Amino acid sequence: MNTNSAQQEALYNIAAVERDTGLSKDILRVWERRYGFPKPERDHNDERLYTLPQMEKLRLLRLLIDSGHRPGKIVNQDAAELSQLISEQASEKEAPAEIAAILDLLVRHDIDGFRNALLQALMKQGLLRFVTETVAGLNHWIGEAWMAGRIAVFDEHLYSEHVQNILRNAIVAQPGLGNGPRVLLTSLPGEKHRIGLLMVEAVLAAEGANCVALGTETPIIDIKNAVPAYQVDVVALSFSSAMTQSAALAGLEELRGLLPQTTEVWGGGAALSRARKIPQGVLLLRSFDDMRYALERWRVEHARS
Amino acid sequence: MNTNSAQQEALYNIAAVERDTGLSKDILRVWERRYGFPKPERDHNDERLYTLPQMEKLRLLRLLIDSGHRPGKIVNQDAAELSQLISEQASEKEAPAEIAAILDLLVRHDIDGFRNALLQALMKQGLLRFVTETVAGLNHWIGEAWMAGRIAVFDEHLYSEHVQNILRNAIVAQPGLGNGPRVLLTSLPGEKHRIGLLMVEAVLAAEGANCVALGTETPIIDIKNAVPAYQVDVVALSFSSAMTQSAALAGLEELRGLLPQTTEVWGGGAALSRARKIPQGVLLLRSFDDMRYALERWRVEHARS
DNA sequence: AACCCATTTTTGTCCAAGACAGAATTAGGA
DNA sequence: TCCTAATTCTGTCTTGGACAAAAATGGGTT
Repeated sequence: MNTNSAQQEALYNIAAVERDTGLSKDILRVWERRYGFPKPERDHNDERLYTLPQMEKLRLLRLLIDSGHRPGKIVNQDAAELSQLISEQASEKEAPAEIAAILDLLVRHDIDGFRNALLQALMKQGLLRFVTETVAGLNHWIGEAWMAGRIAVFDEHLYSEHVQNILRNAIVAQPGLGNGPRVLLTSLPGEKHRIGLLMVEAVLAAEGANCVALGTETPIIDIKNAVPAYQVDVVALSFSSAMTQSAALAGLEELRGLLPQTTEVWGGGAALSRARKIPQGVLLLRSFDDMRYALERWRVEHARS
Repeated sequence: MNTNSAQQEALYNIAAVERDTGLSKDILRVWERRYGFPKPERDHNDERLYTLPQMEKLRLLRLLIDSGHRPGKIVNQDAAELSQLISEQASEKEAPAEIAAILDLLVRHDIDGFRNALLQALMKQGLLRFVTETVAGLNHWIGEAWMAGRIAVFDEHLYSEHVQNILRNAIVAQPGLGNGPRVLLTSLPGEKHRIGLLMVEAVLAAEGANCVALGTETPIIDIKNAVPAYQVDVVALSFSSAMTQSAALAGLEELRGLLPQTTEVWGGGAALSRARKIPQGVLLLRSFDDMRYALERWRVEHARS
């Protein structure tokens, strides 16, 4: 790591920037060539050294591009203008009171209070509503709070850990009905978002499906091998906005080609929310309700046996 | 994705190979240049198209390199010779009976049986012994079984998920004593091994420490920012063998420099097990017992208040 | 205006071949 | 046997060019 802590002024090499911004080295280099930004310093060996402000601006750019802006039009705007654009994006609305209250505990670093608030919400709402309302809402509003600079990276880490604890706990406690399909649940390499996966698992468990969770980033070939081993009826994949739509569709298509026709393939998540052409034989789930309908349909179709 | 499903013969572009083997595009290209393998086909636009056997061999290579072999010496051996090397790696010993029994359930894909066996071990041994004996043993023997080809990638994924579920559940259920230090627990970017982190958290919880877990891969600057926010006494970092010793030591030293002297820094894990020179002001924990002594020492030193 | 198709622009990914620093190995000496 | 110095190995970074897929634009037609 190229950090110059003596001067309090950190410099990051291209690999660190790729890791922290999610923009590939190729993109960083080609933007520099085409648009003149980011124009990093160079070390004695002519290798790029990015400054912290450049990284911060790159993060803003990533955010805006993910939500529809074109790189060429915004790369050369300064940080203030970008923040302006982001705040235009950010909904004017305030978070609902229940969400705002929980968020406030997180911002204040009141760990126990935060955990208890989550647990109370779970008790009050039940697993299904807790996931689709409270957790989904928190995910969204934490994103907004992050954009506004009101939440730190470590707060997000803490949030992620506690939600994992609570969801895993609740999933295990769910009674297995046993009349649903056996669903293999995972994500493809590159997709690290665990909360989304756990939310899906919670909903599936609450609806009586029999879940086989493999965590994140299972290579496609290993998913294929797992299907006969665990005698799976459905393979469900989750894609967050961290993954591009084309990568998600390509992965789904490849997997579909490897699996027997009797195994269903379901895909969902932010990366697919705007997808139009879905590979044949893949079921696109745009919402948790879609998933519940898909489960219901599966039950009806397999009721004869 | 470049899949030619009509001929049953799939071809993968370089991005797909990077994703599925974990070998970067740069590595794939430079191996081809230097060693002549892998020498993929080319599409109409001269872009690389790898075959499935090439991918499989690349995976074997990755395995061997991760466990100490040098690329230049093994890249040009054929798949049979590589498998031979892999089986030589595996130790001759058998796993202890308790471990072997649990492992057998995993190999047979008996998910419920596997889970129940873990739970029973936890009940019988208590959290502390469960972690230091059963989980530590399973980690080791699953590694061996994987090298011997007796366990698949997806089995490991499933193992990881279930152990996470059980440990997180048990940690939460642990009564908070409140007379121990507040310990911030995480790993540095690049270190993804979650089980090790949870094992540490379990032991800390069982010994009455007050744990603030941030999950894996927290950037150093964010660890520094979290220390005052959560009023932490100790920062504990976990390093698996996936990380090099030098990277681990460099990270510890950088962090030590950023934190106030009143905050202790502890480090442990496989990457540090052979370390000699430890950065000043960092406590090296070579075992779980070391950690318990460190906790005890902290309690004594802070008993006056 | 709303819809559809063709053309143009934008944008991400891939390529080659060279360079170099840090890690790993070997050689040499105490 | 241990430690240090020289050498080899290996991963990552470099440039500038190329191209295809995606997105935007232009121009008709309904």
